[in-house]
Parts: sequence; structure tokens; C-alpha cells
Amino acid sequence: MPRTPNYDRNDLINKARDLFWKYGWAGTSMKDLEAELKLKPGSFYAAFGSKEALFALAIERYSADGAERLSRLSEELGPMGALQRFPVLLMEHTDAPSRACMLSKTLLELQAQGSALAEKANAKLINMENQFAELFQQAQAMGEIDQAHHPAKLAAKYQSDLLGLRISAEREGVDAIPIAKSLAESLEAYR
Amino acid sequence: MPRTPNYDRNDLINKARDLFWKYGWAGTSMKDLEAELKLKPGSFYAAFGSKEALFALAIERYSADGAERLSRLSEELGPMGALQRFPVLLMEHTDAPSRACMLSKTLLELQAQGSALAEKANAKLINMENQFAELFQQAQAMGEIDQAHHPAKLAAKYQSDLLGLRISAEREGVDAIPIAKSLAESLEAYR
DNA sequence: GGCTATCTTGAATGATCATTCAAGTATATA
DNA sequence: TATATACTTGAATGATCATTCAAGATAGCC
Repeated sequence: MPRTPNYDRNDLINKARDLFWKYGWAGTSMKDLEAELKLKPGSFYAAFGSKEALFALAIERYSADGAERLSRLSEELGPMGALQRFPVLLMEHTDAPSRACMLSKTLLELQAQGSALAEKANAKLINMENQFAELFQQAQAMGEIDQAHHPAKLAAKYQSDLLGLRISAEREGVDAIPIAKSLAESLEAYR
Repeated sequence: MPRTPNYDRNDLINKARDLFWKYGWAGTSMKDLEAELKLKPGSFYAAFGSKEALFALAIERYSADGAERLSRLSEELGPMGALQRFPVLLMEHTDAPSRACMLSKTLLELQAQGSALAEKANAKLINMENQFAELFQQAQAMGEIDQAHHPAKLAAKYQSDLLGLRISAEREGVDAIPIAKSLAESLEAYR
């Protein structure tokens, strides 16, 4: 009996993620969301509950997409190849809403205010770090990384460098490609 | 003849810098500033003109302080020693408003909105990078870094790693000291 | 075709935002 | 001590913020 929604919820979450990713939490107003999603306030709140709830969905989507991209890259190139290609791929993906990582942007903007969204971003960063650690461990098992190294430590350093790279790439007038390549090459030292 | 202000302007700028550094642009309201600086709106606007103008002063202060710290470190330890000690020092300075760099926070929050404050932050990041490059060049002249390296490229990579480190340090539950040490040690490879 | 459940609309809400300004107050100089 | 100058106060402004809700529209099912 009920009426059916005339929007694609999945698509709306993608649009919201892009907006939040680019402009951040405070930089994205309900007015902006209404315009981009083409939803009036009533529909918006019926669909998502609140701006914060939608942001949480956007983080979820962002994180899941990133994890899947890295996972597929590993199937294609193996763990070591994936870790080396990943930074360069990020730099080449020029049509992303921002070069910087949405999780780090969220963390920096909202952590000090004790926001639940910052906690969520941090949790997703931990997931990322664990995924990196797993790849390092696999590379180690395949003999591509020396046994003396600790995968967790390598992952922490790798993620840190990656976050730095992505901030550098966000700056205007900075050529981040050499930094990305340098990061990829530095993994050779672990062999 | 005139009445004298009963505040220390210099001190107010420091207080504002700490607030902006920790909570960011949107996260710091005029109410917050009035409470922290103990200024009513009228005095505030007479003294600084606008919230944005004060933020610009705060960036200026932040940047000048950082440059001076690094400069003194270089006098004390030499260029190579300064570059190696700097990341660790940042991690040990636990009572800073935030572990993350105020310039990168400002950039990430405001760049997409085309804010003049983001441009200013970027300009100060360029200054930092140039200072790093100069230290790398001095280290090279002293024979501590191989002639094959380009100081500007080393500086770009160093700054990128530093920004990443400082984001990692901002996260809860992340021990950034090993990352800082690893960054310091990685400079040895340039010898 | 009519009933009902759900979606859509958009004006209204109250909070908070940065900023202004007129009135009151205090200090340094003459 | 008188006066001029500049600082201090705090209420008021209008804009924008996220959110609510009642009324109207529409799609699916009997």
C-alpha cells in the first residue's frame, strides 16, 4: 500500500560522502545537503534521521570502499605490490572530492570536541592500519620482507606516511607524486 | 590622555592561538573567545577587528614560534641534528593544544571553501618547507648528506612525513614515538 | 476505483552564529 | 582637577544553523 521513495538511497549516501569529504562537517550545511541530494528537510529527516547519522553512513561508505580497493589491489599485485602501488594510485585518482583522507580530516576537525564522529573515524583508521599490517605480514610470509620487522610497526609507519602524503597532495602547488614514489621505494629497504 | 587597555595583547593572541589550534576555525565560537580572552564583544572588535583577523594573527604567531624553535635547535645541534631531533621534540611536548600541526588543520578545514586563512596556512607551510630545505642544504655542505640528493625534495618528503606523524600522534591509542624515531633514523640513509 | 500507508513539501521553530553600537567608565595629560 | 581620549559594557541585530511538523500528494494493494 505504501508510496515508494523516488530517490536511490545508495546514491544519496555517495553524494553526501563526497560533500562531507570535501567540505568537512561544519563546512557542509543542511542547505548544501538539501541542494545536492535534492531532498526537502522532511524527506531528509525521514530518510536519515539527522545530519550526524548521515555523516556516520558516509564514513562507513568511505571506509568500506577504501578497504575493498586495497583488497582487490592485493589480489591483483600481491601484498607487497599493493602496498607499493596504493600511494601512487591515490595520487592519480584526480577526480576524488579531496586528496586528503576523509578519516583524518574528520579526526582533526572533531576530535577536540569529543564528537562521536571523530571516534568513529579513529576506529576506521585502526581498521585501515590492521589491513596494512596484514599485508605486511603476508609479504613477510612470502619472503618479500625480512623476518626481523614487526608488521604492526611497519603498518603504523606506513599509514602515518600515507596520511602525510595525502595532506601534502591537498596543498596547492605541491607535486606529491615524487613523495608517493619515494614512499613506495622506501618499502624496498624492508626486504 | 587616553585610557590604557587592561589586557596584554600579546597574551591574548597566544590564548587565541591555543583555542584555534585545538578546536579549529568553526569549532571556536566568539563566545569561546570572549570567555577565554575575557573580552566583551565591543573590546574584542576594537582590539582585533574580526574573528578572522585574530585567526590570521594566531597563524602568524604559531608559524613564527615554530620557525624560531627549529632555528635555535639548529644552532644547538647543527642542521642534521636539528632535523633528527625536531620530530621527537614535537612528540615530547605534551602540553601543546594539539599534537597536530595548526597549519595542516587549518588547510584541511578551510581549503575547499577557498578561505584566505587556508591560503595563509599554505604560505606558512611553504616557509616551513623552505626552512627544512635550507637545513638539508647546510647538512649537505657539511658533508653529512650525500651530494646526489636535492635539498628541496628531501624537505618535501620530510615535511610530508612530519605532518603524517603529527596526525598519528593526535589519534587516541597510537604511540607515535616509534614513528618519530623511525623518521629521525631514516635521515641516516641520506648520508 | 478507493483506501491506506508513506513520501514530499515548505513554513515555522528556537538556538547559535559573528558583529554593531550607543552609553558608561576610567586613565593619562595639561 | 578638569578634560579629552580611548577602553568597556552588554543589549540588539540579522543571518544562518539544524530540526520539527502539519498538510498535501502519490504509489501500491484490495
